[in-house]
Amino acid sequence: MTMVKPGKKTSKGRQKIEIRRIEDKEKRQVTLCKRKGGLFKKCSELQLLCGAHVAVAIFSKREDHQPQGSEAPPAATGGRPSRGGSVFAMGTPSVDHVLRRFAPLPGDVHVEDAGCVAAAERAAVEVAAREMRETAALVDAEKKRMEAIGEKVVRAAEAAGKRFWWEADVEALGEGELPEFARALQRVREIVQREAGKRQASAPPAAAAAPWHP
Amino acid sequence: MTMVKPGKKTSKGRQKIEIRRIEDKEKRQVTLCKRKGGLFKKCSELQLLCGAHVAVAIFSKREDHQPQGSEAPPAATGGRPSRGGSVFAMGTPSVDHVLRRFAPLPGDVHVEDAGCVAAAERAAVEVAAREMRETAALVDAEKKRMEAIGEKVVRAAEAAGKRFWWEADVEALGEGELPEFARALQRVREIVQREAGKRQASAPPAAAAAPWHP
DNA sequence: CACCCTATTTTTAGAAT
DNA sequence: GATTCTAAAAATAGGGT
Repeated sequence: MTMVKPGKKTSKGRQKIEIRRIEDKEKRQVTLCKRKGGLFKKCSELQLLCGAHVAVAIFSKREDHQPQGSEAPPAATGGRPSRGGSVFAMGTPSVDHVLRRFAPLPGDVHVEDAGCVAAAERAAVEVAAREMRETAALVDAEKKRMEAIGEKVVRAAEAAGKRFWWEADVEALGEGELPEFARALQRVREIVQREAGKRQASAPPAAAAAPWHP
Repeated sequence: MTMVKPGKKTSKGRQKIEIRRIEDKEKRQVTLCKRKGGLFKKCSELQLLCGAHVAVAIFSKREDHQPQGSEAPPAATGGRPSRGGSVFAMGTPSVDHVLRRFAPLPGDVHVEDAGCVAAAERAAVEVAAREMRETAALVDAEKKRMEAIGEKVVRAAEAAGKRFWWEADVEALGEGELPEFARALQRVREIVQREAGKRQASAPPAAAAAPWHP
């Protein structure tokens, strides 16, 4: 145990950092993870506080772990998708995020944060959570499923042979790509619905569409 | 000047608030404005730090605050847009945000933060900033134009007669709506491009497409 | 209405688990 | 890799201009 001396504080506290690419891959991953959570939280808060509709999508492109520095390979189209380290989110917050939020706490569901989720989605999540409480393995399966879905979206977008629409920014972006992405999203939704339906069929409703109240 | 006594602190500081709908309409608007900015900043930071692709869209629908529960009025198409409190964002961060970021500092451009913007967009912004340095009135005009664009998007989406795609969430969402929204976005982009082109025609390139490097 | 100001609340970098 | 802990950095509620 490389423990610090009792009584001695264990941290240097938050350090100031420059807002530029974090070269250390590991650190970068940790930061992404942390800030992603923070971002989702902000979004849900914004929706709750102001009643605004918020949508976020974060895609962490799978990059070949090069020691550091240049990122030569522009072989986007030709590159094999393999396992794109994709983070995917939609709604407020994302289904994935909600699931992850519920997964670690089997019995105790923090309803306070669930209010931001659409009723239907919340119902699905609660049902899922209920099952999770009984079968831990199921949690893992569900996670994997979500990851797979996210990857599928990325693959679909790549299949369009172009960058994602927001990436194109001011460049000329054909109208063709977006519908493509739309279809991918639609597919995701269908899958989610189907899964939710399966669960719902075998498990009790569990506060299906009750409006959230404090 | 209802100024406080010299030496006396002027603020109670940040107060803790519950994350629930802010009933006071005015306060709600202020909060939306503030947090929107914060959210955009977070997004751009996430992109810069972790190289992730982030897209956000915030829509504050102009709503008659109904007590609660049902949302009957489907009179979206019939409803007069007037000044729909529309917030619109795309890319990382939004064009509007970028403009607002540059506007207040005419001469001094913080390039460190500009790195997150796509090269082309950045070019447009820089050109705009250059003009701003000379004509303050132009800044105001540009802002107004951006607002108009945002409103136009909302109007277009409303014209589709449906909710926005992320709003539908788990509900059945036809594939028709999304392309509709796509078109709206496309239109926005075209407008932005056109405006940028106009400026570019009358002003020097200013680091047009140079890839950003630290 | 968009910014300033400031006291607090939140978020989170770093290190360890 | 995700999570926890600590303390410093950021964000921001309230109020003013």
